[in-house]
Amino acid sequence: MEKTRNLLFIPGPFSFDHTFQRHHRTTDTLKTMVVKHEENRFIKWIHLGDEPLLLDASIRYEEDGISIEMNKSVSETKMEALQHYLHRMFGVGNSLDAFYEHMQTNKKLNGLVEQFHGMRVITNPDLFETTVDTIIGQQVNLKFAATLKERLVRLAGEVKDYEGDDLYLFPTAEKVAKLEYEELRALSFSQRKSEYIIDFARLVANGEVDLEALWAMSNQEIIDRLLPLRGIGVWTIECLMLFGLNRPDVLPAADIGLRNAVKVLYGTGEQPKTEDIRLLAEREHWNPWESYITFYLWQYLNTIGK
DNA sequence: GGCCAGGCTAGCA
DNA sequence: TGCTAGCATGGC
Repeated sequence: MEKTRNLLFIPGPFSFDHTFQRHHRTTDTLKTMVVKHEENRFIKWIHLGDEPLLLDASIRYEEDGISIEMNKSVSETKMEALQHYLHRMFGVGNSLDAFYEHMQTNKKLNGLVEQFHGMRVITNPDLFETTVDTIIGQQVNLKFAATLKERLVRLAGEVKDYEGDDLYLFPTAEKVAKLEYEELRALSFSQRKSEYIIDFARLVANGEVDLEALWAMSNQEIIDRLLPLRGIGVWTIECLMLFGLNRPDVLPAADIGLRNAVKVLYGTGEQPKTEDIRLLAEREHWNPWESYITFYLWQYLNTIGK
């Protein structure tokens, strides 16, 4: 397999295992991506321009950072778009060095920073998928959410075998827009959730919602733009900014996972309320790294098996 | 069987 | 503006 060229350089510390260990909301039988830890390699199908592309890339450790390189040749015309995609996926603008420096004075959280040293936040820059994924995850447990997502993908997306694993390609907004509510109802989606997802897909497909434009907006502008849409609340937008847009400074204060993590790590006894999380973040000066702190806390929760 | 799950809306004061 | 019942279903 011929390696073409470096696609991207990312300065700062990096841990492949910690970065790629994060729990993805897919089932055992349907994978977001195949991760080969022994090769520092990851493989996933992505929408790039008009047609799907198999992203098969490896991380190479450099003296002062990492570089990402493709394991199969990519046409010149796709190269720029691919770099753009990876830039977004890895949140290259977020400096891990700056984050760690910011955390030095926080004794409680600095332990997590050391435990998961080198964990970058990688996201899914396909904002339609990220949004729908998040809507599916509203108010249901992660396992059931993963089951629902798999059913949607098998209904409207594509499943491609990759060396024995099922890798999927999430349906485009255009495809979901053509579904009827009853089709999702039949897959155990609630009536409301079916409406939220299909209606959102129709807005994206007909151009009323321009997801690409979100990248250039401030956090507040994004909230103002999306909150009026039915089925999209503050938590969902925060998840979009966390899991899609790779914003470093989002605090999902109402999130049940974050509240549980704080409960365990800080030993607060009972589950802290949304307002408690806000006060804590303010007192400890989490800004402008609320997202990163949240991901480290989620990771902490995963490792202790909650 | 009962409570909870990485919430949101509509309706009411 | 702020509160809350109701939603709907699976996991444990």
